[in-house]
Amino acid sequence: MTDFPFELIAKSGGARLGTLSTSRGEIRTPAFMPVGTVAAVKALYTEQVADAGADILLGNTYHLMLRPGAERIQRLGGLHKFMRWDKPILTDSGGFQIWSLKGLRKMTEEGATFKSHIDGSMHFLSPERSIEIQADLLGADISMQLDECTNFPATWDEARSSMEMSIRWGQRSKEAFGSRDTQNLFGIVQGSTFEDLRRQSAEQLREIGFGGYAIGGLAVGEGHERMVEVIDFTTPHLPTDRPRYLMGVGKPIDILEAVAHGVDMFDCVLPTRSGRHGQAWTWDGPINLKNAKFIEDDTPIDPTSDCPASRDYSKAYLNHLFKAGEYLGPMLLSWHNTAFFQSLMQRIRQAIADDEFETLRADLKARWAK
RNA sequence: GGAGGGGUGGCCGAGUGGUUAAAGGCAGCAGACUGUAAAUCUGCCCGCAUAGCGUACGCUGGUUCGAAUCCAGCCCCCUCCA
Repeated sequence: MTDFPFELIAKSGGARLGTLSTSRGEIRTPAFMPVGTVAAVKALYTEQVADAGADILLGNTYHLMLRPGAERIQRLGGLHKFMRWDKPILTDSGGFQIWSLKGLRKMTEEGATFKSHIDGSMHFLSPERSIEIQADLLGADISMQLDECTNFPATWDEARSSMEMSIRWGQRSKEAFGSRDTQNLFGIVQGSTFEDLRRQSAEQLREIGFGGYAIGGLAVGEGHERMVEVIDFTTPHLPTDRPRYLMGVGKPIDILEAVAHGVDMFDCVLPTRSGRHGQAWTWDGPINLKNAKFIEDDTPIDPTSDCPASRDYSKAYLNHLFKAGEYLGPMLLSWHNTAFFQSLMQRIRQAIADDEFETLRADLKARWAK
């Protein structure tokens, strides 16, 4: 496997500023990747996502293999062309669905058998098939190994056997992926909240050798403090010259703390999901535009933003759109939140470049504290 | 004028003697959301000093141990006939 060049430009405290170069463009890190599970970042045009500053998007193996079908996407020219996004795409392997669709799936060493949540049909996903879908059929720039997102809480024994299977699946994923010039494969560290298991997982993944190392199995109920603690004792065991990706995270405060511990990449449904539900993330923390206090609030969410949704629409109007059940409400707030998360990453990057990350961290933590 | 139907909590609408402070929906108020089975879900939603008390199913009176539910009178609304 030929790794994408990853240049570390600066450090500030534990935070890292870098650039991950792919054949479809550079990814500035720390990076936040908007989630486009079913080949769509919900409620947004790809142009809006790109204009907000996103360098890379997520797609999902499980969802796309069911609908419209991975082979179909390949026939239609691959995922980038299909969804009109020519920058990099990272696809999740389906590992998260092994966790979240517990009642609809059966696990064996060979892989996971899913009962489609759409029509009840049966589908099999092995590490090899996941790689075939991601890399060959969808054409992902970065594929993720199939893993098992360990449930929380888990006993040490449960966490160990789960983590060890993810390692074996990581090995199989690597073999299936083979050597590719313009695509890359990331491994996923598991081990729940156990330090020794996280270390073993990281070390074994390093031995297999991946283009990047994800930390999985977090933000599944352990809480912010515990999560940061796990990140703190996991990142030291990851190679410094490869990007670290904290999967599925998170809230701005989570991202800030993870960056402080040397994490380079993030993804989360929060900007779009909470946007659809009336919640806007701001420099002063989250606000709920459905609240009655905004009924006659004529101010925008953020007059200094470059994003029209943040700058040009009053809270009163957004409140009205949500109360009236208009599509425009979720669209505008998803847009604002996506832009806000990208602005957050931009501020973080700038602060690292200026070696002022700890100042930014303290400032934002103070603003977001309760 | 005659015949029939109906008046339930902000609205719609169940409910025909006790387990009914009254189903359900809407509106309202608030909360949650972290590799998306989520344009979703949860809680509150008559008042108060809230494991209790008070008030409440058009109005008044009656039957009954007990009434939104049964009876009488009255008021109002709708449909049809004149």
